[in-house]
Amino acid sequence: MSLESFFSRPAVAVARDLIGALLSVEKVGGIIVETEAYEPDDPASHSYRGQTSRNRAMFGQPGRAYVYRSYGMHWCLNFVCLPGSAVLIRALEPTHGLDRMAVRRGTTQPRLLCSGPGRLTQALGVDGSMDGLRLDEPPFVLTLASSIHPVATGPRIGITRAVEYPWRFGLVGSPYLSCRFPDVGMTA
DNA sequence: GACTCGATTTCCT
DNA sequence: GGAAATCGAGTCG
Repeated sequence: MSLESFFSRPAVAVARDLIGALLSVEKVGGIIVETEAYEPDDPASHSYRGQTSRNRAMFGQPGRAYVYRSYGMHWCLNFVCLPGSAVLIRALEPTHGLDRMAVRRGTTQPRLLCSGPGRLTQALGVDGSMDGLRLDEPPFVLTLASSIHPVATGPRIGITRAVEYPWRFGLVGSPYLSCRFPDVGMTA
């Protein structure tokens, strides 16, 4: 399956299927263990009120990066799906370039390298210059999971609207999640 | 133009 | 558990 067709689906489906995929930026990265979906008709989504200069990439081609600044200090990395929808990458299990991550993050504790959207972008060196770039070309390498993983679902983190949508997905049992999932909503 | 507030992290008490 | 740090897009006037 091409990346374009993989991402030409609703963000909720893509977010679930991304769990277990390998993501790296300039050879630094790991296994995706936590994602969140944002849809066009979703009050918590940047695309909810239509296209703007910031969220322009969300309305572009599927399979591209959408990178934006959060709280004036962090970058957040998303993968664009159907127009106006995207998947926020919230946590990785670090597998490649741990030394470079440690320098960027200022810690060697594996759990603190990529567990959280802001930590992950800092560890991988993702910034606004990568907004709109293809995920199947340098500096990105994305290898989709070859097998099905047990995935937990739950409410998204850190938002104020549509808090009830269970659009957060995580690899069951991973110690690298940004925070625990409720014990409900778990599926195989 | 000015103001508000966030898809967060860290450090302090 | 709580607040600071930090800034630009979005909103309103």
